[in-house]
Amino acid sequence: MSQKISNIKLLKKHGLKPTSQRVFLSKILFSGQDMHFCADDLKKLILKKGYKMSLATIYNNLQHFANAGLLQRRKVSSSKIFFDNNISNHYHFYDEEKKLLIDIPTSSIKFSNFPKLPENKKITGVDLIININKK
Amino acid sequence: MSQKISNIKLLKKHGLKPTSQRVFLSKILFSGQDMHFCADDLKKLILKKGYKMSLATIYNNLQHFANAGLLQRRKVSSSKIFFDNNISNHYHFYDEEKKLLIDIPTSSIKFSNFPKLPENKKITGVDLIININKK
DNA sequence: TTACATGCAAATGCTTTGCAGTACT
DNA sequence: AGTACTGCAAAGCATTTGCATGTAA
Repeated sequence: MSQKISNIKLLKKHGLKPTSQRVFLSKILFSGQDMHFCADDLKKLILKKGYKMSLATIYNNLQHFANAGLLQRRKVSSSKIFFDNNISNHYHFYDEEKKLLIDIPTSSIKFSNFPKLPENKKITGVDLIININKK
Repeated sequence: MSQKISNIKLLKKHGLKPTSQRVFLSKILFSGQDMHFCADDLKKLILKKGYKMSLATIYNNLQHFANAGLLQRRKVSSSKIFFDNNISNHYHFYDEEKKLLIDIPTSSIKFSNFPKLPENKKITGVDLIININKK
């Protein structure tokens, strides 16, 4: 089965119409290795691959992918939203100097005494960011 | 010693010229109880107290206070920056529905296996946000 | 006096939206 | 055919900046 067909299946499975732009994005995002990126990074990567896509389409599709559970949003600085194609539970260093996220393996962090939630609330996500900078 | 004088001292101690706006902000921020707020919340609070201050001045001074270590910036998955006048080490729930931060006592969270840092880096802060929403 | 702070408006940067044209099922 | 997606430009929102005026030491 070709990569392209499996990406189309992936999109359909998540209720997303497999347009050519989405299939192209899928190839970048869901076939390779873990990556952290913002919309602009992705735009540059797309251009480098000789493709072009409107920024609005990139933003719209990143939101669709994230809502479908194919990407995670990561909030680090005030301005940009980072996306993460590793959707498993894990945490991050944020390198303030280079402005990039670095994965921390889940096994490297353990919580004890996890706090009691307020009434009638459920956890929708746990963001742990360890901010680092040069010594 | 009046509250006002001690606020002036506090500002001077942190290298901030005690202008009337800063003294007024200090009275709100450093004399009361713990609060989480964004620039706009603060603007509304100031108006409610019968004072007026330009948004730019509010933003500029929040940055000055944060840089001086008098406030902490908290990043959550909204477009706004939240500030926290509790600068001690502690973590937060973020109520996505009400869009507000709730303190978690430090004692309620413990890390084990804290991860090894990359070479030549130091920790500048640890942000742990547990996002919650209604069941 | 001299450097810094304020206030306004304009600029910025990231993200979203409206809408006409286009493509998928 | 009909619904949904794309692309562009314009709008939106939080935040920052430039600059003339005002204020503290």
